[in-house]
Amino acid sequence: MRPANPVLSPLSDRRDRRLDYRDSPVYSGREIARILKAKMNSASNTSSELCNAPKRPASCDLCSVRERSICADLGPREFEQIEKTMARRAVSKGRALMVEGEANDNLYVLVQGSFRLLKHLEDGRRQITGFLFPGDFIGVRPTAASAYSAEALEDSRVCVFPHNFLNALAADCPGVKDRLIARGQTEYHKAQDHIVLLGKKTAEERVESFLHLVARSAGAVEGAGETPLPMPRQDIADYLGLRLETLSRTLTGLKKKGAITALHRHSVVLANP
Amino acid sequence: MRPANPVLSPLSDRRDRRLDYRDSPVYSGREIARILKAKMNSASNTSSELCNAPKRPASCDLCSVRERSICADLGPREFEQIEKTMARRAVSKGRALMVEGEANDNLYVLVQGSFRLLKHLEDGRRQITGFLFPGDFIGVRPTAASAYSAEALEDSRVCVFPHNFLNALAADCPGVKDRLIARGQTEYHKAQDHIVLLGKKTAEERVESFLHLVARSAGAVEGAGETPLPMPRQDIADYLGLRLETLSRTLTGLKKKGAITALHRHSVVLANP
DNA sequence: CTGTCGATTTGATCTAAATCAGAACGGCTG
DNA sequence: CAGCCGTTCTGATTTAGATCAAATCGACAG
Repeated sequence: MRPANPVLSPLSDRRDRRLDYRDSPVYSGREIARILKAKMNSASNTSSELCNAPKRPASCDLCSVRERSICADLGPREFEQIEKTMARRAVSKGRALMVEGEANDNLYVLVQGSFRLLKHLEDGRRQITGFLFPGDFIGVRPTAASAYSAEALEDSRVCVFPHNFLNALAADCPGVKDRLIARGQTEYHKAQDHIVLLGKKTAEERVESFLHLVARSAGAVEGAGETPLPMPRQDIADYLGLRLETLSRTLTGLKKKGAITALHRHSVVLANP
Repeated sequence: MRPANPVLSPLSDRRDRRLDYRDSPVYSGREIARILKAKMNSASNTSSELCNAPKRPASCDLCSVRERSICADLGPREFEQIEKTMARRAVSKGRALMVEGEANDNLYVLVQGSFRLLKHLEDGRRQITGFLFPGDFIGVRPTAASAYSAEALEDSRVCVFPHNFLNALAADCPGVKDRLIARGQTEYHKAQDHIVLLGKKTAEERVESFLHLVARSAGAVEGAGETPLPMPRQDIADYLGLRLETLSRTLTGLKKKGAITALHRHSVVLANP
């Protein structure tokens, strides 16, 4: 069942992933914090530095995830502060917002798109520990060495909140911290469900649980019965603790059984959603 | 690998577990909160009601887990409040402090002993999602339906903090909430390590990881190289996603290999701790 | 000290999923 | 639209761990 001689991921794989992050302008928490600070000091400034800064939306009023975010708890005064200092950032497919072992000082709220969370074993085996969809948080706590990486599955957008800013905000608005506690618990509960899945369920049960989970998390946005699958099969397999081939076989099995109505590379239609 | 026809736990099992909790004076969060409230109102009162209330230690000064608990963040004034209203509670072996699906309004801090956290699938399969040792928290958030159960592995002692009391405290002392956030993250990270263990490790790797985890969590207290194993083998197997027989074989295998120096029912000595 | 009963270990066999190998698909480029 | 390459699917075989069965161990009552 488990590999006797675990296969190392080819070196090229690891180097590529690394480059992907190193060359990217995306992962720059400290940078963002610095720019935001400058922004806070000199209100509506348009220096060249700010031109390179992440775009700030004219208003959060239309934000699709506002009521699921920390923003939901803020009074009008705090919200004004947020609107002035908050920044949106685009993260293109494959880029990392957070890398295992590196520092992170920001809270990100996923506004659009999706991410995978993953951890590596020393020998290169990788485990996906979760998928994120709009409304989910990344980096609930500042840390000197993140326990996992967060990588975009598709071109995505996040809101950036430096933690020192959130701390200042929390003084006036205690609801912010309650929301962070609550979110932490939600993540913990999801992780526990994942543990039950990996510890006790059969391959078929795992795949069905996964599909329904995605349908609930991501499908809520979609109208029709079609559930998006932004991640490749290998990621699903690494989430479910299965081999690619087993996942594929199980998916076709479910289709034959009728539990899956339609199966495409980046979407499924479930019979009983 | 997974059971084709998952074995149902015999009805008696489930009823017994149930009774264990129903008949017990232990699980009574609301009760405790009510008594504590009365206590807060009429300072040093010795009514018959209070005689049945959990014992309050003369002082927390000697508490072995004080610096790991929420108490660590409190100023002298807040700490005085805590000392007046806080309660210790004994939980005897096998009793539940929290039951999957039931409400919980208290934060418990484990002072002495150990607990298992577990979740059930509808058909009776159970998964242990974690073990708790002195200094660990139970019930970081109040909830109407707990996601898991917490059961004592041996006669244990906890401190009880009703959440409404903690909220009041947090107004003066913001560190309390930070500590809850931090603790939530710690639990989440442990859960992620558990996910990697279940998703990617072989039986032998799982057992070794588990033993070292316990050595770090519980063994810190112990002097010698002997690591306590307060839980039965079945619980370890249910934590590791293995069958009892596989766990047993793997343990004897590790002993033959020399990774385990001595193996008893309720303790091990590791070769390289 | 002996009998009992649950917990643990050991042995023999089976199987779900892993592994190895290759074919089919789909998106993209020239 | 032909060719290429990475992704996904299918088939054949192997194996780690599950399952079934039975022997020890060890704590405790009498």
